[in-house]
Amino acid sequence: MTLRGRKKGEAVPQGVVVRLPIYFRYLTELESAGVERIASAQLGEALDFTAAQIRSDLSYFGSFGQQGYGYNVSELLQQVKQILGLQRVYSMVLVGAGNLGKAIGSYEGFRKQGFDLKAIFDIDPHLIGNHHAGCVIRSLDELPEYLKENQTDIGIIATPKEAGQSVCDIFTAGGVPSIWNYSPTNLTVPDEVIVEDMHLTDSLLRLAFRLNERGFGGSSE
Amino acid sequence: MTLRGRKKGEAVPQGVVVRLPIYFRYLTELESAGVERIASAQLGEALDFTAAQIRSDLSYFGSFGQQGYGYNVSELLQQVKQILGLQRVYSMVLVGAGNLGKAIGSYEGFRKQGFDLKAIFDIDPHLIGNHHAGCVIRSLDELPEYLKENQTDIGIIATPKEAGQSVCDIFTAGGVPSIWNYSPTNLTVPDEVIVEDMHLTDSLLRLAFRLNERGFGGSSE
DNA sequence: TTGTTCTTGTTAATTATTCGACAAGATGAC
DNA sequence: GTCATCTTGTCGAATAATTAACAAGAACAA
Repeated sequence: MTLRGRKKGEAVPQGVVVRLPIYFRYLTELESAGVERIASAQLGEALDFTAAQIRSDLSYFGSFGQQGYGYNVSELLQQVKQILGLQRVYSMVLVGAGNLGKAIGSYEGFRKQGFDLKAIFDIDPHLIGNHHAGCVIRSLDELPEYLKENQTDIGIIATPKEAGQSVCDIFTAGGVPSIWNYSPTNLTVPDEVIVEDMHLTDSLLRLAFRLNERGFGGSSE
Repeated sequence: MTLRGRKKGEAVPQGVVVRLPIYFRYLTELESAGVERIASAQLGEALDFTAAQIRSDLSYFGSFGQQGYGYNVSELLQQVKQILGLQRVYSMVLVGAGNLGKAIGSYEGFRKQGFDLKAIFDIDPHLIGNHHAGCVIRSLDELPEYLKENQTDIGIIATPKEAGQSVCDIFTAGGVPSIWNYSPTNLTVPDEVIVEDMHLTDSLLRLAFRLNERGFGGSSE
């Protein structure tokens, strides 16, 4: 898994990490559409980035193109998958079987990329025992024991904000290396644990801000 | 709605837009907890930013603190609300009443901030007529007509990727100034339309990338 | 072949963002 | 009232990210 290219060893800028999944998504579409080759200029046009940025981003990981030709779509897609770590399978555990938790659990988008939801936990006695997304919903009390017995790559938190930190603590105590957090709170974790936040409300507030920034009228309260 | 402060007129950096909702969320927690004052150093400690960054961010919009004292929590929260545009009420329309759409529709987090879900549309005849989140689910065919009669601030797209662009087109044709997009596709919109993407899979791929970047072992396929 | 057109990967310049430092001014103890 | 302590808002330095430009080399047409 050594990374090639001139920038070997350098840290990958945040922006590159954000753009990689976008490249992945678009390349997947291109491949499905039967497109064989693409140049950075075309990619940039489609995704609204500069061609230089795309070439620069990819150069962190290697040289995947060819002068005078561009990139072979399938080959580049393969490389991007490799870069993102999609040659692996990831085991996931979900805590919180409310509306949001259920939606995440039954989302098809990542299951086919090798992200396997292995178990669901909740604290609500009414939900425990129900089936969802091919899993039985278990009591949160059983989570520490479960984590001892089952290697887990990603812990998903889809609880109200009050429970977010305590669930997170159970995950980190159980050795789960990464957290996908939908609970609207800032989690405190040991340095080595990776947290990826999905704060729905934050996203909506950014939208509201930009709406107002552009002098949008809107309805007054 | 004139913005004060030394940087008046300058564009607000992307990072500031990302951090504002985080400030909002934390200040709300502080106020609920009865905390009266806070210094940028403490805020930075709690949110893992530098104190200078927080002061710099706020300075884009005005001077809200006091030397030797810090910030009054309630007052600063009020200002941040104003900056984000939360003195307004926003009308929203949701397209897509699948698992994810339902979860978004019934999410309490933004309803209380003045984001009002007014109507839900779907294309599936089995769903049309059902009630959800206080709305009847209507046929997507009725959306253009609805938008003519009802001023709408935010269009929410929670459809599969195939339908994303066409729903987006209906929104923009209907004069909706902003889109909150959950469909896993890159939308093409006129310049003046604001798009805020929430791509669940992209987020998960960023997590996978960082997991691999740190030389995480994981399960091989 | 040969020459023209393309397009990459990389460098250097530009632009943007973050951060440390500090003067100015408020607070609060005595 | 006086002084030591805090803490802001801002400036300039340092760091980071983006972009334009171009040499090198492949593709393709004639």
